[in-house]
Amino acid sequence: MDLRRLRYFVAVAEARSVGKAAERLRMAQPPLSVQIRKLEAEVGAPLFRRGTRGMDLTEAGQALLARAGEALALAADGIEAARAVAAGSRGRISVGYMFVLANAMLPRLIPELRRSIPGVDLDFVELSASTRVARLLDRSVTVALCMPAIHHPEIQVARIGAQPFMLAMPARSPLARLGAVPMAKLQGRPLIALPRPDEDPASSAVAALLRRHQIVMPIASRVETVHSAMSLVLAGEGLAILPACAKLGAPQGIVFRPLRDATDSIDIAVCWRRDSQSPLIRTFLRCTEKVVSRL
Amino acid sequence: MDLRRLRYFVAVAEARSVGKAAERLRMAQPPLSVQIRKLEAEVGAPLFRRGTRGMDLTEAGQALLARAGEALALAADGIEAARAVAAGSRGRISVGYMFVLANAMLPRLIPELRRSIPGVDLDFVELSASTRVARLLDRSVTVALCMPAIHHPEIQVARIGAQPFMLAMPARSPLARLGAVPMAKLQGRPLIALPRPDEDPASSAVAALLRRHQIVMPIASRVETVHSAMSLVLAGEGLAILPACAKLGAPQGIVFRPLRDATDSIDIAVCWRRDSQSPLIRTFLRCTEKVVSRL
DNA sequence: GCCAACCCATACGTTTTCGGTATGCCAATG
DNA sequence: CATTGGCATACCGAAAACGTATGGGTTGGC
Repeated sequence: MDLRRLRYFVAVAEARSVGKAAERLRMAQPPLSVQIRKLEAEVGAPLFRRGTRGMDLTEAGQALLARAGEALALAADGIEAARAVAAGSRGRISVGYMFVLANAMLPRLIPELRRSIPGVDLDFVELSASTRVARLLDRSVTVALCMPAIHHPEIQVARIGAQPFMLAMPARSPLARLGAVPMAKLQGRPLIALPRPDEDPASSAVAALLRRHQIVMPIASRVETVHSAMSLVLAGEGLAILPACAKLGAPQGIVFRPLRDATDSIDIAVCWRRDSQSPLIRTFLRCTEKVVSRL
Repeated sequence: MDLRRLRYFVAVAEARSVGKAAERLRMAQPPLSVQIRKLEAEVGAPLFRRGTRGMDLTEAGQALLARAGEALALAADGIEAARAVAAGSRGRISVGYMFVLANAMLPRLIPELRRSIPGVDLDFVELSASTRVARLLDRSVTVALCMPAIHHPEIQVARIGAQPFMLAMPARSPLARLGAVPMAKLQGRPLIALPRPDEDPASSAVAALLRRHQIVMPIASRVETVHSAMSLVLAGEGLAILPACAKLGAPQGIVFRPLRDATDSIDIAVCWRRDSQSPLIRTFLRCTEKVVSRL
């Protein structure tokens, strides 16, 4: 059963004539006649009544025509859909993001994406620091919004911005009276830290900052997420050194202050599989850059 | 865009491997590989990611796969539907009937048909004597239940039974006291006649009956339908000579009596276009014969 | 009533396309 | 480093499709 035969069949049925259909199909009449007879042989029954003034569908032919038209349309639509997906005007993009960035970026990024790629399904999933590489590699997310960037041979990175570190503390803390906190004031104070540097690069950036200023902060707790860190800060367990954008998700009672003398910052990056050829990634990148530039 | 290519594509996508798919398709691996690449060239984008451990659909490939499967199923279903219609296990049969026969036959015929051809849509249309030939010729009805039969070179007839003529009269008529009415008693009485013999053969059968017995009945009215004839009989306008089965549709107050000495009868027939090759006609014929035999 | 026109079917040669076999290339594996 | 597994390429024979030429049946006009 060949799609060409079905196309010919539909043409003949619509033209009610082999000759007319052949003309419209830009082919000679005899081969078309042959193809129709072959289709009838395949079905095992006549599909047309041959009259002296053309051809007319039999009941069996009418039954076939209904389905054949749909099948042709579906096949054509399938090809078209594949082209559209390849061109980036349709499809799905699954965006992984880290929780810290959610409040700062998503409210602006989502409408921007919907405007740029209206035919594309968007899918947002929160990523933990420990699984984001795996989620990219197994393609369960197309791109990841990371802070800091991922380093992996299979993963490509585009830096789209940076965030300075700030000090998070309870509002009632004496340090909160200062406009900016000198690094020296941190000496000896308890620190709420993120996971070990070998698991989370953000942590090692903080460690490097402290080391360079020769500050030692005893680690009061290690927590998984920025969220948890802020809860412990609020409880008075210690201070946290976090990217500035974490402020947007902070609960009441937490204040953020810049660190004087500390120019360190942490990169915001878009990461994706090197072999992912989705054209949507480029568009996604443009959108994130636009959003970050107005942060 | 060829249906074979889509079938190959689906096979490869499901097997996630050209080699495995080729095995299942009972063909060699290289030509299958070629067909896949041709499909990709047609789409203009890769449909698979080639890994060292097989093939994996790209997003564009996934978009195509969804439609391709449906298109294949629809095409196969179309062929199957055409076969079923040709075999008479599916389809539609449009049955024309004359009103006189409706009460006598349809209540038994319809359930019989539904049992015999459960997958077939039934469609019943009442035919007037004047249009039934045209309705058969333009195929707006597949078969017609006629009384009497149609004579036309394009139309085939199967006689399935006959109905004796009976006399219809008001219940209060003196003739109603007789068990059977001798023909002689009709002499000179007013007759409610059906359309002129050149338009309705039933009428000419009645005329022949009267002529043979040398009875003259003045025509009180000519009416189009048996229904109307009985109304006028009830109103006392005259008598009517009708097929026995008309009794079943008669209103209260009309009685039917056999005509003594009159062995005339009128045929009940199934009629259809000679070139109509629907296998349902044969089944329909069997059902009507069964019903008529128990009339 | 014959001839022309119309339309579908058949025949045959040519061309395109498809499938099979042999083989190459690449990566992963031991 | 050799072997294995898997896809891609090259080439050849076979099958299918297309075009041209032609036949046959019916309609409609002169």
